[in-house]
Amino acid sequence: MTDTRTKTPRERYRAQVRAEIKEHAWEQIATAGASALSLNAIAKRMGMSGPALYRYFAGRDELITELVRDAYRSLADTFRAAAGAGAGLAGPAHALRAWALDDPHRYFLVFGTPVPGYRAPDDVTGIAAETMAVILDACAALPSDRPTTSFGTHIEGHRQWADGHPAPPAAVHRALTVWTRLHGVLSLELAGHFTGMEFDPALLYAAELDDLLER
Amino acid sequence: MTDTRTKTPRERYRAQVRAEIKEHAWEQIATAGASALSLNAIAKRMGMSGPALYRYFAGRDELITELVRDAYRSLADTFRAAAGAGAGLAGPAHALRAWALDDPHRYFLVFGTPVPGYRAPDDVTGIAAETMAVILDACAALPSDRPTTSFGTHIEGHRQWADGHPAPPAAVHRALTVWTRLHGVLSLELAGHFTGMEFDPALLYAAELDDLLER
DNA sequence: TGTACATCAGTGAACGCGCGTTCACTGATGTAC
DNA sequence: TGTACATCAGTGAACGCGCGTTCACTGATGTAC
Repeated sequence: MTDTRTKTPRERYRAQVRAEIKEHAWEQIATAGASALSLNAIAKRMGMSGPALYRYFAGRDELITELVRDAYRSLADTFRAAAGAGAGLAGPAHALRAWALDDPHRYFLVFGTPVPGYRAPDDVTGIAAETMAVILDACAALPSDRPTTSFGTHIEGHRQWADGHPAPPAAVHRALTVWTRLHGVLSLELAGHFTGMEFDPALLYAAELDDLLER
Repeated sequence: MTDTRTKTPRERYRAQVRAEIKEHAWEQIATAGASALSLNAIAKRMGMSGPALYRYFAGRDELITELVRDAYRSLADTFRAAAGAGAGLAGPAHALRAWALDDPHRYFLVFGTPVPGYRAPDDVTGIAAETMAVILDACAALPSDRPTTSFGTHIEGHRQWADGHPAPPAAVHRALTVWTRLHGVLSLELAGHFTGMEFDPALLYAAELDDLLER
């Protein structure tokens, strides 16, 4: 958190109202999804007029970008904290599920259907890389005597994006697999595709994690 | 396909215009996503007035429902055909990827972020069950000497949704895993989360499939 | 401490837009005798 | 084969709505001397 004591009262007030706007935006997203996000509706709920919000955000797009950034930031922080707790890969994995269940719409804002025409700014992809780095670290730390897979040899020649990480190809492959498998369970669960089936999605998630930890 | 010769010319015309409306709807979805689907815009592109569409659909919701139904139907047919070709689980798996890449927005309409407030009609969930049945069949046909997993024992008591299928618990578990893992790779790929990484998503998909077929 | 000025949050009116949907209607197509 | 009628596709006007965004403005808060 930035030091608020170095800010003038006006700056502090600005930051506070900005935060309040974002909170209302999240509430609205949680209710009606990201595509229904409306500046006027937020303003009305805050007891302000619509144009007032333009003092705080250049427009709707900037607000959404800010929300996406915050979501990624929140995930990266959660990941880092979970990894620091020392439970290996299981830590971030369980943290991911908790983070997703805590606010499904936030999860979908990041990992769901892409908004047509919207491109995330560059710094956001940087934060995304942070989360990947946490998984990579955890995978590199796992003991592994599996032979390098055929995808592993492919990734060896296409891993500039993971440069700076000393992870061997098998670990890079495993990191990608962690990501896709956990996301696969989570996104289908959150989208309601398991409703009507009586099993517990948490156990399916746990089973996938076990399989990933095996060996 | 239904026999068009039993229809009157008027009925044939109706069916044709309905189909044309849907085609334009798909084009619009492919361009701007499902949330941007607009009856007026479709009508304009067809050279008709907006209200004319109400001769063919009760409203926007009915049109979307129809599109969702068609998408599921198309997937189920694709699956069944692929399964009939006799390549085992690999058939439907590759068919799924081809189907998804063929029209990513159709894939997201079915498996993407749920539209808030929208609930698919019952017959659609029935078609979804058809696709699951294809996977179940393929998994049951796989030779398996794996011990029943702990999730397998859990699913044994929660598999009413898969009743009518003689698949053993391990096969049911595997079927769910097939679904979540393939979806995990596909949805991240289609949402653009692999852009910037240079590896070939097709190979990652193939690696996941290999892992599922192993044993 | 008091005064003059600059900064800035917030308002209300307005613009132009596209949306879904209804309604009364015209005109063409099909049907029955 | 011709005429009277019913069906139905499609139109244009209208309703009410909410959206993002701009603009000129008021009034309060902070700053400089």
